[in-house]
Amino acid sequence: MAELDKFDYRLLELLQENSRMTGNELADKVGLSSAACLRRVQRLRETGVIERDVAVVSPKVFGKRMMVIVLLTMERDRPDRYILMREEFAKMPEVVQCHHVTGAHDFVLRIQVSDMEEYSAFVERVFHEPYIKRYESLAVLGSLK
Amino acid sequence: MAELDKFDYRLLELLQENSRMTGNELADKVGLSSAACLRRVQRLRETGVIERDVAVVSPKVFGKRMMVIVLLTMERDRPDRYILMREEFAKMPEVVQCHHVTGAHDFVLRIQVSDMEEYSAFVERVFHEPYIKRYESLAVLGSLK
DNA sequence: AAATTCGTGCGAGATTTTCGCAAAAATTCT
DNA sequence: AGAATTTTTGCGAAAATCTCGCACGAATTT
Repeated sequence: MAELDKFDYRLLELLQENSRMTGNELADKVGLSSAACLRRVQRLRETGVIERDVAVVSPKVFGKRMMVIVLLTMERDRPDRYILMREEFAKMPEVVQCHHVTGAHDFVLRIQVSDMEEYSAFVERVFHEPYIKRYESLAVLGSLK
Repeated sequence: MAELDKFDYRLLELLQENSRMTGNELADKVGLSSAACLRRVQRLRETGVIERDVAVVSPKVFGKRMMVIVLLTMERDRPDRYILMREEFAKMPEVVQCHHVTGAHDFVLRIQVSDMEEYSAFVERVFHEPYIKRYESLAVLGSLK
């Protein structure tokens, strides 16, 4: 993708907030015609600046009321496990997010479950492995953004 | 919202993956008519099951190449600071996500910046406050989901 | 078993997006 | 600088998509 100008940035800003905005709505806020806005958005999608569009589903209504952040530390002698780990996490529906990090821990996971029972089962199943040295669970009380 | 049936769950699953799917595409995958799908989706939005729709913008192209997770510990004697804190975090563009948690730390932040310099400036500006006891920065090497 | 409620498919009408075109604006070349 | 080229714009028509009223069928209530 070439360069993004101020119009593109404004469009991205708006669509990050609400991706269902119509061409006319965008036109109003951006100061271009509807067609011009939509053409630009189309291009942003094609070139991968906009990777995808997703619906944000309320965790509550979805029955997943509990969110936990886990700091994971692996045994230092099994670096091969990292890639396998990531792939497995990607498949687990409980794992909403997974970051591989530097520092005192190796992974930061965001876990979404229905209740404590489900979380216990998850921990039992996933974290009680020989190559996992230690994990720290932080229950989320509230979130922004 | 009353109860969600298997059609609703399937629709949510699909729209979480790609919220730009058309009525016909949904109809194919779900096994209802286009109109029925769109009516259901409309209802899911109205009742708040679908909270919002957002465009996912590539952090790379957006120039924010660096992601850091911060574990924040506040001084125990300033519980009033928590609400203020959250409100301030909500306004900062660098703060992509903010969770208030229990355990050894109080907040888990996900920070998105261009480079180390910008991160340093952010840390300096935000974390060097008397009511912040300690912070731990985890640079993100890679992420899933 | 009739009445009510609820969700469906169909199809018309409304809205939104896409696309071709000519003109304007920006960029490159001489 | 000024001509030539490329890019992007706005307009408007055509295509695609969504919304909504309607009649019907299934499930639930009375």
